[in-house]
Amino acid sequence: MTDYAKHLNPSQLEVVKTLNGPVLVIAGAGSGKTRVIEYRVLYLIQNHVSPQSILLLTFTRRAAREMLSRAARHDPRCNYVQGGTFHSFAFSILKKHSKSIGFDSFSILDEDDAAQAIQVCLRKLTDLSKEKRFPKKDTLRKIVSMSLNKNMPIEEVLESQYGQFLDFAVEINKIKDDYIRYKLEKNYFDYDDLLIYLKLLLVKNEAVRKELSGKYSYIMVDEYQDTNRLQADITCLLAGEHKNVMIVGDDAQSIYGFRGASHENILEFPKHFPGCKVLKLEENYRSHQPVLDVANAVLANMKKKFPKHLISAAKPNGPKPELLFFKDAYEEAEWVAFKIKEFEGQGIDLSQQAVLFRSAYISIPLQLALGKLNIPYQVFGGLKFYETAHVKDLLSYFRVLVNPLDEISWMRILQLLEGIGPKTAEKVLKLINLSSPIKDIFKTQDKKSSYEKQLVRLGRLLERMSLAKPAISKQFDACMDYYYPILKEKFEDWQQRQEDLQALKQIAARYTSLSDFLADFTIEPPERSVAAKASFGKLDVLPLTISTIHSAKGLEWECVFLIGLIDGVLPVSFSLDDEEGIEEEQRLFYVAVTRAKKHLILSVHHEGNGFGLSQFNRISRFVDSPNVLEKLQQKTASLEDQDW
DNA sequence: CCGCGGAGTGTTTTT
DNA sequence: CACTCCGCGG
Repeated sequence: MTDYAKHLNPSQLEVVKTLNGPVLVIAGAGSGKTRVIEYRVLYLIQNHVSPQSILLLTFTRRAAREMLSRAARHDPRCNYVQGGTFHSFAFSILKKHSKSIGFDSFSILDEDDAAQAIQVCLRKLTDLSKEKRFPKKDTLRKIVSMSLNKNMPIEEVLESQYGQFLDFAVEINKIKDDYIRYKLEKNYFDYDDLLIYLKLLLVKNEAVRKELSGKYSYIMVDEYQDTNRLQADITCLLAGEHKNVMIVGDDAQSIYGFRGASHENILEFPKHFPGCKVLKLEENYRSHQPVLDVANAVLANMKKKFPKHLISAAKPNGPKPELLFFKDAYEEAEWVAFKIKEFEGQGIDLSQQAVLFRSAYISIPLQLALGKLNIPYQVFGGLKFYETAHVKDLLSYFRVLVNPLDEISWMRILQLLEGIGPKTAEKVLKLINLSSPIKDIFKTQDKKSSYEKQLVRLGRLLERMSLAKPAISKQFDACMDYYYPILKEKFEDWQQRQEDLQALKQIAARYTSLSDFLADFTIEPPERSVAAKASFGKLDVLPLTISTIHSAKGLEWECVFLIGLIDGVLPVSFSLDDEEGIEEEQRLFYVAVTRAKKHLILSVHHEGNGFGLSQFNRISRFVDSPNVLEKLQQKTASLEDQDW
């Protein structure tokens, strides 16, 4: 039996040993939350709870895996604990019970597919093309999604976030209805639907709910401040029978409001579960006190919060965090790259350093500078691998193979052909017989049409792919042969993209089921963006991390650089007209600061690297406040000071 | 009806 | 600046 008291402080120990009944843990940044979950899983198992009956829901699959693999070091049974994101959990349940919600099968739409589907609905609305300021498909998608996620009428969503579109409430409502109908017709689920249908299943189907509640008799949810209403409802439904549910969160780190997350979920949890035990973890094990002084100063400036004050458990001293000013983004980037080298020279591995920023584009000069100095790095956040056009193109061939009714994928691959645009693609789609075997799909085509030959080739490809079943890598090769000329024609940088597709093949080859591969790729996509694989060839050196603040959540490094601290970047300019929005940006800043263990370096550049006229940047309002500034050592570094 | 080129626009974070 | 959308020529 593990000696828990040796590894945990008294409040952590109490959390670990409280097994039954509802528990709410308010865990400050760096307070050993991961460790607590790790040991609680272990404790449950050592107290004869079967690992299969423990459900660990976290924000990313990476987080779940990390906790479980840590716990498994003490006891290999921990590997059998069930876990993942709400979305992946929902998918696995719905797959099993699709019949009882009225579907034989379904395909999953990612954000881009969903916007595409909205586009289809949008086109059906006449007279709109003339309207000047009607929202675009991506905006519509966001409005509709928020309305469903927060269970708010369209009008209310428009009022709170999109005032300029209030006049179109009627049309947007119609699009929302059309979109819902369209998805039903095509057996499409978008991200929201996974949660919506899971909730529906749990509400409507008593038997399934009891079965699941019986199966998962201990439930833990991490990062609860970032769950939305639906996820909170699902948690309550799952735990309703036994009430053995522990949620962990930190209201100060709620940064997903734009996705419908509400930190009020934390506050409301005790209402759903009366008698809920509330425990706090306040001691910080991560950072040296000077870093926490900055974090506390930021906390003090927040209006809405649980009162909190971070105190370093064992590291009272450390270097004072720095604030640096640069002329422009390039100087900033070069100085940071240089400083990283210097830290490395002092024995701090690259893997113990990170550069964080509000938005992905901020990192472009940095990536150039890192390249110059030959510093290997991996990128988190920003444009995803799976969102790039070439990846989506290639996957579409697989998608129609798995689900011949997948209209959105058909439209995509048809429009890749010369002379076929949206209209013709639609026409072709109407003609082909989707229920017939693949090789006959194009039999009924008009032989005289100019693109007929191309359609025959496409048909032959799909036939070859289906013959190669189930060898996914063979199918992939066939597909690649076909797509290669299109790739070359369509993209300037086709070589880079071809490498991506090779990487994609490696991922695909690990699967035995094509539909599992496709579903996983949409629900739990590979985290690393394309740039991450920037081949430095040095696999022996663990790379530096550069990441959006959002993607850095839950992680920690010895040295953290926080670049581009400009008012308008953080807080981002379009959050400024809304108090809630600014507060969320401030929490984001707090999250960023609390990632650092020892060295924290904040920086600003003055000259806008934006488009148009270069403007004079003002320092972020979150930094530019007396109580924060006094915790920072200000420097005006310039490259001339450095020894090149 | 496709596809190209020019104009205009909005610019973020993630499952 | 990068992407989307619109209008025009083929």
